[in-house]
Parts: sequence; structure tokens; C-alpha cells
Amino acid sequence: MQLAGSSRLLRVLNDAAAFGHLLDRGPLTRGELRELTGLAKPTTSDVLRRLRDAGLVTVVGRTSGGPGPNAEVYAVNPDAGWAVAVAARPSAITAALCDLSGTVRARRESTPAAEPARAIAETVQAVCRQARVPLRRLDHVRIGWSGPDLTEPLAGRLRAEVVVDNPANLAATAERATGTTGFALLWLGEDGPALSVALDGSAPRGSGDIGRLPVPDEHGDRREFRDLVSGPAAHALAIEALAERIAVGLAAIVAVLDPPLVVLAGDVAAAGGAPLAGAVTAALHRLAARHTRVTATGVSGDPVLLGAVDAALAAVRATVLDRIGGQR
Amino acid sequence: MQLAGSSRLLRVLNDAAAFGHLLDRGPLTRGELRELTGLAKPTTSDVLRRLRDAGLVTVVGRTSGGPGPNAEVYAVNPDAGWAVAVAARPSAITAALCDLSGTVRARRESTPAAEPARAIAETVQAVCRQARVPLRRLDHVRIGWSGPDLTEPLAGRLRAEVVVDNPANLAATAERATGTTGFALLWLGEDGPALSVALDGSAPRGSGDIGRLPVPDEHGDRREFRDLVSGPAAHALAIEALAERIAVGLAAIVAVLDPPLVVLAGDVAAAGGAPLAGAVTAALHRLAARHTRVTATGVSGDPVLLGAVDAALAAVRATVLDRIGGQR
DNA sequence: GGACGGTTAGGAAGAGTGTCTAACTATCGG
DNA sequence: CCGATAGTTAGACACTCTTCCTAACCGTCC
Repeated sequence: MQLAGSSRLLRVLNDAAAFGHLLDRGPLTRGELRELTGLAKPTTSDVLRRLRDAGLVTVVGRTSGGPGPNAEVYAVNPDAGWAVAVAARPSAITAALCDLSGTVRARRESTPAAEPARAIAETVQAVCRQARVPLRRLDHVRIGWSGPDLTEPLAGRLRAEVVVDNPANLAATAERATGTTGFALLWLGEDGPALSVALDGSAPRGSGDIGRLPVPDEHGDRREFRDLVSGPAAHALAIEALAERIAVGLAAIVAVLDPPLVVLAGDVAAAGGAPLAGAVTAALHRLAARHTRVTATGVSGDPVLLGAVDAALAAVRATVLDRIGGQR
Repeated sequence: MQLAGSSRLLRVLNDAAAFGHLLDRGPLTRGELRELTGLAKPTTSDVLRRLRDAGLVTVVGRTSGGPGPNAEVYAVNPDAGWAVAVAARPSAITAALCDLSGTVRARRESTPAAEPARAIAETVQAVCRQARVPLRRLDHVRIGWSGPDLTEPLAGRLRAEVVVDNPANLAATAERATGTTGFALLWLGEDGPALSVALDGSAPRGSGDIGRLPVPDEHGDRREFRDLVSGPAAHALAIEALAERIAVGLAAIVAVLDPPLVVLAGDVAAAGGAPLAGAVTAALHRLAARHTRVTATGVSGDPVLLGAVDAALAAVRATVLDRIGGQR
């Protein structure tokens, strides 16, 4: 961290710290914020004044009951930032518009009629219209998509910052938001297996497609992982047989990464549910004799969409702070 | 980054930034430091005064030739911090004492007569005595060692901060110091293969032992990676046959991590040299059809010892800054 | 029921710390 | 001697901290 600066940097740091606490912990009084940041009372007031002047926080109420005057309760202004999260598949597009507080304000599903980029852009525009949020107020669009890169064509159609991420990575982001830490997420989807790694509490990093992972099949012949665990053939398999195939690939992954926990997600995994996770655990322990736990994802709902919401929010929160006056 | 603070934090930040630049870029004048940090002229003077008072930097010369007075040239005081790096194997212990600038001031090898912890501690003490550096001035000891954890018994014997790291990780640290970025290092040593990952320019992280990675052997039978690439059997193999075995395991690693580059290191890899790397590349491309490059390590000398030096230096540099007066 | 004390929220005043700008001095080469 | 450059000094500015003050609210006592 080689940053140097003057009092301006200090102010930015303190504003960001206070704002961060308000985002993480919800509504807070001046006093609570003072304890969390460690700043002095007048400084806390200054910080809150700046945040309020910039429209980032508002007074949402007052305490009551205790002795003394009632403290003002501050909270993040939800309307100060907007993001759209998109889970895009060839068969369907789901988009969610959420405000700075993370509340989903509108949701929309559509079946793509046009080429992907155009269909996604139109869905984003539609979900904004639905909640009467002008497109220009949109700060960030995060798209879960596996396939050819759509960043270029989408950035051209939308004014906001556009980031395309792979489904496995976003599912891992959603998993992490549930409190799980230190895991590798194995995504088993129609279009092949993928992996995202979130060890040491750091943000999930997709190591991408693991479809070409060489594994032996039941007869000991050399095959690629994707041929065994994806496509219609995998759906037709009994849980035990599928678990066996998954475990073979997982054995290699576990040997390389040694995560304490492996989370299963994706269409194929979702169809199998907890029984599949149990069968995979048993098969894996038979193969590798490791004490790695295997579970089905704890996320209820669409993990890709929820992960995209989380990722988009993190991005919006970082940019919104730039709006504080006197920044320069 | 949720840090809040007052002008004190600012001062610490600026001191650290200036010190960091002096460490990275070598001797600098006030003016050069001013440009690098972006600080004003008087502030740069203040920072340098504090660093000099704390004994962390010294004036090592003056410029000449140009118009105007000759600028003072400042450099890190090498004697302000001391670290010992150790590469420990059951057969031999190598220790290097280096100063804050990274110069190795003494070096010592020994054959362990006693138990590892005691033998290492004695070697550390000996190398300090050799350079007439009192043990109490030692700030950090970084040990490359694979086996039972030695942190406890060593911390008891040495006053300094002790960190034990695995050889693969330290070899990757050394590799990174040569300018290589974005790679996975495959360590092929006597005691089995290990892996260290340094992607995205982040510090190398050992994912540890990959000895139990399941791989097929020549006959298609399920084996563990360590049985194929380590031990006396591996040494006896022809380069082509060994490369084939390495590539099989590497195919799984590459599928999981997809690093742009794989670096081979360790005794077995060193014996094979560049020809082995070439043969592994060919075999890997035949197996996995990826465009992953494979090279032998670019580090000349003992990669573990050199990596331990780098890691120890980074640790010392972080602690030394705490010595600046008025910190609290 | 009304006055009072204890407690807490918020603000105001002044000091402290660290930085910046601008002016100044000293030094070197031509 | 003159122009250019290194470094210091002086004063202003920004942000924070400590300390003190006022106002509000609750409970208790008369």
C-alpha cells in the first residue's frame, strides 16, 4: 500500500469508513458510528454532514426510551445508487434492479428473441422502466453469462459500467454472502463444469472452465470431465452413478486446491440436491481419503442472479463515494 | 479498506510510502522522492527527517554536475534491520543473514546433528556470530522446511519472529522476484510434488501437497502423483518418460487453475533442466491441447533460500517502520 | 403534578498535527 | 555576475481531537 496524501485523503478515508459501516450494519446513530470508526464526536458529525449533503445518507428516525435527547438515526439513502443484475442463459434472461441498500425494486424475465447482447440490453431497459428509474441513473450492470464476451456490445448500448462474469463465480459470490468462507464452488451446468475458488475469505475468483479436466471413466478410459457430468446424459443418470463421476473430477480438484469445503451448484447439482451432495461426499472419501466436506449450495433462489446482485452492489458502493462534494 | 484515522495515520502512510520507494528504487534525492510520492517539498523534508532520526535512512552522498547546490542522496540504512533465511532439509541446512537492503552478509551450511529445531536454531545463531550481529538485533527468521511444524520449538529458541514456509512457496517467491508474474510453480522434490500458485500478481500461495493427486500410469492404472514423480525411481527415468508422467499430473493442474505459465523447480526438475521443461511442454500439449507454457525455474542458486530471503525481507521491512518515534 | 438531578445527544471553541503554497537563502556552474 | 536548483522558513489551510456547554429526555422525590 504505497499511498501518500494530505488531509484530503484522510477525509476520503473517514467518509468511506463511515459509509461502509452504514452499509454493513444498517441504520446507526452518531454514537454507534463514533464507536465503530473510532473518530471523535465532532468529526463524526462532520462526516455525516458531508455524506448527507452528498445525498448518500438520510435521517430515518430517532431513538426513544433512554435518558437524554433522542439520537438521530442515520441510514444509507437507497436511491443514491442503482444497479441491475442479470442472469442470462440462451433460454431465458432474468434481470433484477436493485437500489443502493440491496433491495430488489423490480424484476423481469424474458425469453431472448434477438441476439444475446441486444436481448439483454432490452431487458435491462425494461426493468428500469418498470420501476420508473431513468436509465441515466443506472450505475452498474453485472451480467452472469457463459459464452462469447458481451462487454463491448453491451457497453455500447448502456450508459452504465458493464461487467460480464461467469456463472460459477457469481454463484460463489452468492454463497459467500450467506456467510460461508473458505470453499471451492463446483458449478455443474448444461454447458459443462466450471470452478470458482474463494479461499482465505478473499473474493471468489473463477479459475474458469474445467471441462477439459482429464478423468478416467468407469472403464478406465481417458475422458474429459465435461463429457461425464453435463448434457442430457448426466440428467439421465442415477444419483449414485452421477456422484461417482463427479467425485472422480473432484478428487483432482481437491488434490490441487485442498479446500476445506466444496459447494455444488448449477442445474445438474440443483436437480440432485442434498442427496447428491451426500453421495458425492461418500464417493470422494472413498477415492481420496481426504476430510473435505461437500454440500449443496445454501443459496435459495437463482444463485447467479443473487451473486450478480451482490457483485453489482459492491461495485456501486465503491463508485458512489466519488459523489461527495469537494472531492477534488 | 475500512480504516479511519487522524493526521497520525497520514504521517504513518507518508513515511511508509517514502520508505517503500527508497527500498524499491534504491538511493534517491529529495526531489526524486518528491515526484514519486507526490508530496510537497517541505513535507518530503519532514518525512526524511523522521526516517533519518529513526535510523532507517542515511545520507549516502551528493549529486554533482548540475547547476545549483548538490542534492543530498538518501538511501535505506542497511543495518536497520536483520533477517536470517534458512533452507532446511534433513540432509543439510543452509542459512543466510541479510541486512535491510537485501545484501547477504553471511552464509553458512551445516549438516544437522541434532533434531531439526535445535540444529536450525544453532545454525541461525552461528551465522549471526559469523557476521558479528548480536542475536537480539535479529528481526525475522524465515525457514523453508517441509515436515512437522517447527514454529513453536524455534520461537522458543530464538527471540525474533519465526515463520516456517514450505519450499514450493518460497521457490515461487524467488521466481516472482525475477519479474515473472502469473504462474503456478510445480515443485518436484525428494519428498513428493507440491504446488504454489502466484496468479494475478498476488503473493504466491502454496496450495500445498499435491502428492495424492490421482493420475493414471502408463498402463491406465490409478496411481498417486507422488509415486510417479518422486523418489529414486524418478531419478532413474529417462527424461522423456519422466516428462510424460509429470505432464499427466500437470494436465489436471492446468485444467483446474489454467495458469498462463508453469514453472518447474525442485531437485528432480533441476536435474532435468531445460530439456525436461521442453519435453513436459510437448507432452502436456499432446494431452491437454492447451497453450500453457512450461519453463524451468529462472532462479540461479537455491530457490528456497533465495525465496526465504525475499520473504524475510518483506517481513522485516514491514516491522521496521514501527520504530519511528512518536508513533503512538 | 411539578421541580429536580442524572444522563445523553449534539454543537461550539480552541488546540494540535500535518500538509500545502510561497517566499527566501544558499550554492553551484557558466 | 547571473540563472538555475536544493533546501529552509513562514504562514495559511484542512482535518481532527479534547474540552466544555446547552438542550432534551427520563425517572424520582417532594
